[in-house]
Amino acid sequence: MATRTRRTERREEPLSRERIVEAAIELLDTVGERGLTFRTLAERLTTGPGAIYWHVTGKEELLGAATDAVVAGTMPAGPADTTPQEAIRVLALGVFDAIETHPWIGDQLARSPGKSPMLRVFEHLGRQVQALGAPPAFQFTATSALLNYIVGVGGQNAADARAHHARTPDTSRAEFLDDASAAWADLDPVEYAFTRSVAGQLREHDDRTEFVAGIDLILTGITHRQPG
Amino acid sequence: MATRTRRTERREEPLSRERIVEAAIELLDTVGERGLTFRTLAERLTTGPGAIYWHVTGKEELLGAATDAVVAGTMPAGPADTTPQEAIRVLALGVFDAIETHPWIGDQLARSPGKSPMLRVFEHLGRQVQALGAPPAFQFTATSALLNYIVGVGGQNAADARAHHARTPDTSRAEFLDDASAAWADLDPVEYAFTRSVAGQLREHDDRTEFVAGIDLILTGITHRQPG
DNA sequence: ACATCTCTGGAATGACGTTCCAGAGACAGA
DNA sequence: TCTGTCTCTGGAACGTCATTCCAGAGATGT
Repeated sequence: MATRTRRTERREEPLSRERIVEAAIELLDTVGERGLTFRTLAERLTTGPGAIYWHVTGKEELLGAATDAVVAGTMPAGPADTTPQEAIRVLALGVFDAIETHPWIGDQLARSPGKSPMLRVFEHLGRQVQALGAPPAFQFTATSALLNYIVGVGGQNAADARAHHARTPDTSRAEFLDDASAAWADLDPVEYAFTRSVAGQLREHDDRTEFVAGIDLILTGITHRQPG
Repeated sequence: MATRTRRTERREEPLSRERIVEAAIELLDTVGERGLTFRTLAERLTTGPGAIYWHVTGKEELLGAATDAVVAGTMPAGPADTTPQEAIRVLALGVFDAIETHPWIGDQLARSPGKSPMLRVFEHLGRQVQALGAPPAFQFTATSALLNYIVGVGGQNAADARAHHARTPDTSRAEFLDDASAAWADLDPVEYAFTRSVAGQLREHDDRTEFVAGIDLILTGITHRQPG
């Protein structure tokens, strides 16, 4: 009598695109983008590299899927019950915070235009720009400006996090800013007059506050827009 | 092997950091970031990979030096004789155009904050923001916003160029936009209502004009800033 | 029972960044 | 002129990575 019904499946938990993406996100968060290799990923999933390629076409797609999964989680479900301005701030901060917890999506967003994650953010931003009363012919421009600013900051923050982590894993953010500020203050007085003059503000600034200030700048730009 | 004539130097043109950076820029421009390898670079310079490492610490520094060389070339020499607004537009367009001719610096700028190229742009932008009459406590924020927007667009454009070049080397930019626009128009009517509504604007928009519009948005934001 | 399809995972492949090292040419001091 | 030292060279080697190959295990349909 052969055993007809196997209690277990082929594997306790069969490989799947979702499980792979999930494991990839975990690796990216813990060891960074450089730490994600098909070898370590295979090890973590107790399989071989070849098996992963059955579910995923390559590393690029894997990174894209991981980014999409994270970004999708930060988008609001229903319509906002606040002012468009506030909704845009919340939206932008959602992306900002997501990049802070997962620095690698900063790079990813900055280098994958037109892809699903960017479209999600674009759509949600656009709706609020519409709600803001921007004329239709201007909505594309305004939304793009917001999005470009957001991914710009995201890319810089991601790079900052990478540098911070790589060079000085122990030092606090305050020390990091102190060093950067000191470096600015040491620049050539003639060639870098302005940069030196704001070195103090670099030391005291808060990334998040600064980020929102930039958003607000664009928002007032949108509402006070000169005809032309 | 007979001794050759020794009228020349050790090499006709000895290796030097500058020659290496120059060759790297050439390779980056012709074959893209993925085409720049120490092997091809060594071949182009008729030497071995090892020799390059005597002048340059690694690939990261090489890319940084190449970016710096290009960006430095786009910065204005003396003070501008126009309005600050116009000077900022010129400055931003300089970077924008540089990225269009050398797409790889888009990526590079987006991922190397605090480095020399970014500082250069920051300094020049800041001076004009100062000239704009922005209060000192606000200059850092305003300049950062401009810079972040610029690198955001830069990163997107670089990625676009990469995708455009990789997938459809033959199609024109117009066709490329047509395809993208059609893709937007095909999106889910409920989930992507806004994006669909601006699909037409995507087709007709001009990157450069759109970019300046974003700059102007931030500029009016700076000048019309709400106290707070 | 057999054939076929889906999925697996270990072994190979080829390219890359980087390091190593034996030594060629330049140069200073004898 | 000889000799040792220093700068710079470039070919070979190393280790790692993404990706491909492939032999076959388990399931499924006939």
